[in-house]
Amino acid sequence: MDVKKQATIVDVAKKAGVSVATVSRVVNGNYPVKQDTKERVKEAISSLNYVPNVQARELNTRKSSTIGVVVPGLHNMFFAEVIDGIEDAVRQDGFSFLLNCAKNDPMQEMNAINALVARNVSGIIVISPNTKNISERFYEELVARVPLVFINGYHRIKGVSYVGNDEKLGSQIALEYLFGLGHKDILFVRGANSDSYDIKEEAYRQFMEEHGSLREDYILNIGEGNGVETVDSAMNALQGLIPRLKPTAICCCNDLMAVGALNACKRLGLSVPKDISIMGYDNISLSRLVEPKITTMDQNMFQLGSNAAKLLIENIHGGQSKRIMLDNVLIERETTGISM
Amino acid sequence: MDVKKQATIVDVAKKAGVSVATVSRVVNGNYPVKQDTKERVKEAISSLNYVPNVQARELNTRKSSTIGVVVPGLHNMFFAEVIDGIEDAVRQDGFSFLLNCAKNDPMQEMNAINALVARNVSGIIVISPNTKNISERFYEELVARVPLVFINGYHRIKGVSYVGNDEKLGSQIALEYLFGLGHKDILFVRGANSDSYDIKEEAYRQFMEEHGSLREDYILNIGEGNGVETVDSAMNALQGLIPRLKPTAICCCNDLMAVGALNACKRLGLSVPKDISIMGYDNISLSRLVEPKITTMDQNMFQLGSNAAKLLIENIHGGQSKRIMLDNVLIERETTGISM
DNA sequence: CTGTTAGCGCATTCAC
DNA sequence: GTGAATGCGCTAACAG
Repeated sequence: MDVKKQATIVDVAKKAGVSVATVSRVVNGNYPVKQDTKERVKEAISSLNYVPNVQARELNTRKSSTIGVVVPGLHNMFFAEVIDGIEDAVRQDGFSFLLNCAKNDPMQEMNAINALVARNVSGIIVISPNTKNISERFYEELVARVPLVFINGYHRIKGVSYVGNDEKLGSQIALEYLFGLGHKDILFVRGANSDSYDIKEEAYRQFMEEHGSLREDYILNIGEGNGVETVDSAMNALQGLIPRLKPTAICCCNDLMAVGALNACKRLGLSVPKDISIMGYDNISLSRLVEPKITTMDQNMFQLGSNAAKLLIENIHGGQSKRIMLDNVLIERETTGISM
Repeated sequence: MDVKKQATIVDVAKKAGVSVATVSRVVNGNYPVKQDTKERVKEAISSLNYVPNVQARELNTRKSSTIGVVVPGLHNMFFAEVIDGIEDAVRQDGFSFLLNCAKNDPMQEMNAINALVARNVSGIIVISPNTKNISERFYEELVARVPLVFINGYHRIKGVSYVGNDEKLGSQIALEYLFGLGHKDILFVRGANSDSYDIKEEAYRQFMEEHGSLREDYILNIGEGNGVETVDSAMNALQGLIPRLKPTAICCCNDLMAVGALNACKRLGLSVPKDISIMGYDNISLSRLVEPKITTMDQNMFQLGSNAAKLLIENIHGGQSKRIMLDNVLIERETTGISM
């Protein structure tokens, strides 16, 4: 674990023939230093290849410019895109971030968070599809010592900030769009174990009920919905279901499921969108890589990440906790069409 | 940037009525402590919610348990999967990692690396598709102060470790496989600006030459090859080229291009693999999400990442630098078939 | 077994 | 403008 010997501020001071305080001043540029000595110091710095030790600095300023990010994993491009957004915002403010994967395991999530606290991060962003699995107590104590931002979390803990999507509204928009196209027999595909699916199902039920088209057997739960295997499990389930139920449209809780639906249709010899329409949710890059490209609701994951980061930094600087709700917009592409 | 006040080792010592040294001992478990006092200390720790300050600890042990990872970005699932592998290995050894995206910009890459050094990371993993853009001097000086591992880098700097794939051999295997299927008119699709493509093209040329089938116009360079837009640019280029050249197979430098080829074929009304075979490279998850699933060469990106991390940790512990070459294996799926 | 003490590298008073 | 001295939280000798 040893790091090779590096020049310290003392070495620089010695070489430049000044005190460490002066070196510190030119490095931080927060106090006046005579032009002449400033240059001598700078010379010494570059000749010694001196890099200030951030740990030491942060130790005695009791500040930290690194934040922690906890995600379930990266296999799913959803999280990767969110992280991209975080990275972007974070860097603009001179912060760095430690990334931890919790593998959808509450235990590991808590461990990761504790490790982050020990590392003295000045804030933490958590993306956890099912935050209900961890006691609120844990988070309450946590937020008492370090600012916390949840992305797409569904509980309410005081002091914790949230960035999320209005998935209920988004679902309604999707459904209205499908209805406007003449679809009445709309299959609903969801996964298990994420609050997000519950919200969407509720929106679906409500909407279909209002339009007198709710049928229990049109609601399909395919289990785990966040991995690459989701595509195949959606496909398999749908391959049997579609011929039996003959829906004119399929409304999926995410794009992975939509791709599965698309593949099922291909195998069944159904033409999309001529014979059947498919609607996704999220707008992960996959949705525009398949052929035909999937119509979906854009969650703008990059925004999700960058908003969370900005919010966290605001909190770190003493800002109030708050919640940001992003609106999802419909991205009309090639998998939806008028119902025959 | 302020972090909320936390209990320090002094608070714990006071509360437990012992010295800080004793607290340190029970925390680290490296020296014997009487069972009785140990418990008193532990009680104090949990009642104060004490978490040892890693920065302080690492400052005076001159060790660091965080490493730095620099990638071009995460949009491409390739990097996401590699990072997954890194995360896994790194955590097993109790390390954490700071992630930085360099956005394919050498300037940003150097900045990111400097920030990492300042943070006192004990090692750095760099994934950079075209490391030639940064002067070797930079890396030479870098590796003199902190262990360095390159993933899929193509230069040779002494002291730097490498983990890479035998892409030359992999390409040969792919080509041989296609040849074995009876294909002689094999289009080669590559991108710009990455050493990887050069290696593969060389393998292609050599192989085709040996088999008397090399045609200059069968080599297609579609430009940027690492973003999601790659799929469309490959598709567009191929849509015009395929009818003119009438290849029986397309060998792509990565799966993104292969998906583009697949989409082009769909638009041209060509059936894959009946009319034309398509071969990818990398085995990113996308390759098995599309329909039909793409035959490809597995780079095993997870392995790439975890090997790099293990190697880095070995180096950190004083091990020699070395290079690891992973073999790529053929994953036969649904886009390749016998040539008519 | 346990307490005391001296730094780790740096920023920051307070004098000069 | 600049230097000397103090302490951030912790570990590692060194004594007892």
